[in-house]
Amino acid sequence: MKMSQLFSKTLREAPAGAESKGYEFLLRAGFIRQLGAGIFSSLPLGLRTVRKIENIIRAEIDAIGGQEIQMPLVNPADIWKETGRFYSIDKELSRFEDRTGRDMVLAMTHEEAATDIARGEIDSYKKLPSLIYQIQTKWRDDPRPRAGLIRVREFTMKDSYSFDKDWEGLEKQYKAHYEAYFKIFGKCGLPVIAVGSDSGMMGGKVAHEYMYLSPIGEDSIVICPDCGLTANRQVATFKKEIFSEDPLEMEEVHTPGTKTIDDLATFLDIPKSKTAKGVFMMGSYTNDEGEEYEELICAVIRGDLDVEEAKLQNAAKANGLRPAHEDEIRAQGIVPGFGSPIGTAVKNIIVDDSVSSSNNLVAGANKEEYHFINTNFERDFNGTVADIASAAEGYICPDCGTPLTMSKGVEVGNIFQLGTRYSEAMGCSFQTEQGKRAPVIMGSYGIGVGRLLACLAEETSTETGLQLPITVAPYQVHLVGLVKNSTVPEEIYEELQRRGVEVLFDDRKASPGVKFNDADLIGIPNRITIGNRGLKENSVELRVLGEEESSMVPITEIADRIQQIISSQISAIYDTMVVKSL
RNA sequence: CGGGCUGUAGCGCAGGGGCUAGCGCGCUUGGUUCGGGACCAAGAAGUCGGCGGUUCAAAUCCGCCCAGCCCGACCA
Repeated sequence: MKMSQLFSKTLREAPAGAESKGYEFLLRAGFIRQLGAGIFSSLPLGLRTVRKIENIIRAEIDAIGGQEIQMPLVNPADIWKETGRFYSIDKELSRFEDRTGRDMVLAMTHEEAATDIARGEIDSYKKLPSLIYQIQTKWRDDPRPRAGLIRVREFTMKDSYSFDKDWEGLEKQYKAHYEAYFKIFGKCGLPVIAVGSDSGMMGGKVAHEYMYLSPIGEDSIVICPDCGLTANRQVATFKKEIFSEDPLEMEEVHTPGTKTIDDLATFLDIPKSKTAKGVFMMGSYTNDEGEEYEELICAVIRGDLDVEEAKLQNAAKANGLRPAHEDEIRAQGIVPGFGSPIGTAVKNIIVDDSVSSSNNLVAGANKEEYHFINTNFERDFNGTVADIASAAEGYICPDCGTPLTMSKGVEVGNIFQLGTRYSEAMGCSFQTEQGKRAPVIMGSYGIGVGRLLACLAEETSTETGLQLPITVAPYQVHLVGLVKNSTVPEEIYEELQRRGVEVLFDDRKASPGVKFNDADLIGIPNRITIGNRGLKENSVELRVLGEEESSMVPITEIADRIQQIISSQISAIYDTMVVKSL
């Protein structure tokens, strides 16, 4: 590609609002342009990179038996009604009516569409296992897009769907993805870790997320520095100290001005772990008619811990949670600040196991300025016991007892064992060897392509610009021509192209400074500079980005040299790739 | 959805009731320069986010709306 013909231009200054380095350079180098909040166009350089990422993904998913298909972005709402997600997912799922008034949705993921295809195509165990995937646009109307390409509304995603006749089969496909994902991220040059995760709106049991650890991330990751346990904070467990003792008689005590646990503990001169706090949320639910309703949830947790909302939502089997308003709390006979489930009308009570395994805790008396001391689970109040506590820095690893550390991460991929959640809801079954019908066992596996690019830009950028790895960089060589009245640059360009090397040739009539700065900004891994100095000795300058020194190479050897370098750069990435297995 | 900020040329910004709306970069033409964002000269380019109001007069004041960014709620 000749830069004089390149569609995009580089920007000297960062557009307003480009907060992170990676995002700024993607804009300035002309990879992407913004069209609206969370909506981006890919320009030629950006699209070339995206295509390379996609092809790496294709190769690895093909290698584990995937067959590429394409499903539509617009789905009839019917299939989303079949699984109930039409009702349970909030405004993030965009709905509209077609001209005849039929409900339609813009697909934010494709479990429904994939299951619909599968129920048509898979009729026998002989067709299983099978794996389909696509690389396609998704629309999720995120309430708050931000951080450039990290959190967008329209994005490209690779999503695969596995179908099996039994759980062993699912397990196998799941493991295959687990490894394939490490290869994909490894070949792209992005360091990631796999963490145990919440299955969220996907349903299902086992799930992992692939996290790029970075301060720009919005997910909190719990890491055990000793045994290597990793988990999203949404599901991370930890060892809770247990304080059990003989139950004592419950008593009401006057506790003026103690609306918070800190105040209460100070006032009574007890540790926070001797208190139980009530956290009140409104959970949204769907009834059998598909109508939404809300119900107050009272979460009870020991005063020294905090509630993890994702865990609470799962334990309460709610579609969503929001903090309850004061009047909603009072309507159940609870007094905010002095609240607990004791003596109230609340039915939906979730009790953290820290509370059920402790005794004689101080809890709200639902009366202004009063608390009960010596409250005990089961004797004084009841509820569903679950782990709803949020892990934090320094908490104890449940596996090895080491203090945990926390890190921020960006989720670039995820894998879910769905089981029969969709196949049962949509009647996707097959005939077994015994001649019976059984629901297909499913898995779903996603990678955010644009987000992966954004993370790569973040990870590899230098002070002066991008520096994407050779495997995904838009071009392999940047040829900078500084000489006039010489056919050498054009000849080298043509020779490299003839050999299949991907070259960006700066043939513009611009000053050397402009060309070098643009080359730095775009950051193609190898740079050949043709200047008068070298030309006198029939050589050109070769610079490999990331290396200190550049070298002079005879014109006759440059094509061979560059091909060697490119292949060694690719093998260096492949060789250092860390692939983990489940 | 709550709070804050911003919308003026392609990009970054200044201007803040009155006369022809400016600056830097970028862009066009001509010339010089030619290994780290060169210089000279001449140009092109604006519904001042939109609608309405106040006024003799609005980019400027007022109201409503829209869009984008940041923080939070939210989120695969």
